Amino acid sequence: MESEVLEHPSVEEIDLVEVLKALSDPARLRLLAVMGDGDYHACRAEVYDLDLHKSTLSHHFKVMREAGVTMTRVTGRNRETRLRKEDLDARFPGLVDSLISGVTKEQTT
Amino acid sequence: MESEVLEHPSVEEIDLVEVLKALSDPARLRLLAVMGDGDYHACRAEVYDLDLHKSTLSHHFKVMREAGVTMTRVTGRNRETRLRKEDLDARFPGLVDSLISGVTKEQTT
DNA sequence: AGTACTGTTTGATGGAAGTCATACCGTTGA
DNA sequence: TCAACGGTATGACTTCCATCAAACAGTACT
Repeated sequence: MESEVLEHPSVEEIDLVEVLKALSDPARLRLLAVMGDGDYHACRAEVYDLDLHKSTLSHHFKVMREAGVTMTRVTGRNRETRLRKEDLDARFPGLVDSLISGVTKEQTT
Repeated sequence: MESEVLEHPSVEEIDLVEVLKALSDPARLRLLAVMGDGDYHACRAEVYDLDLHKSTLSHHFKVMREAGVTMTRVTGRNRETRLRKEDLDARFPGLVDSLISGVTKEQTT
């Protein structure tokens, strides 16, 4: 089973404004909360407990990926996404951790 | 000289999405960078090295204030704004520090 | 009183963004 | 081969937002 990787910005290209813009949305903040464990997750709405059209969800994943927040790999007809925690930590130390703890506190996942 | 204080959200009312939305803008991230010292700053464009119309700047300050990011007091015909660092730290520990160090790194203030 | 000053409010405008629906594409598996 | 599946791309719609300009409001100072 081959695993292909999509286009992602490099660590240096990750821009703070774009990261914040990507995360300043309830749905995408929810994605962050679930992906906080660093593992890969399927891109289905149930995984994130979101009631959104699949094209809308696809849009959100694209925004997250292009901002450098997430990494998506393609396996067959499935896609899996995980948080780029190490890269974000390298670029903005402490940011992701504080966001995750903040969002989980609010959402009481 | 009297000092009046405007309406601000309480600590509990500070919402993460609103905070991130407030900060996901280059101009307002610039405001954060300057206000990072926690002191009061006049609301003039030169202070922040921003080339924006005064009404635009006023708008940005309003967004920041209503999101709970900043505190503004009125003294005579002047306004001074400072970061609500303690409140933000209490609500989202570590967030402000990581943002400030991130933005100063990018902007090389 | 009147003028200068600081900043807000309102309105207009152009652009960006979230959502959905539909059509489409590559993969899987019967 | 072909239908089902997972997900994307495009288009439409609506709302939101950053910006400026002009008018306004309160304060300070002469």
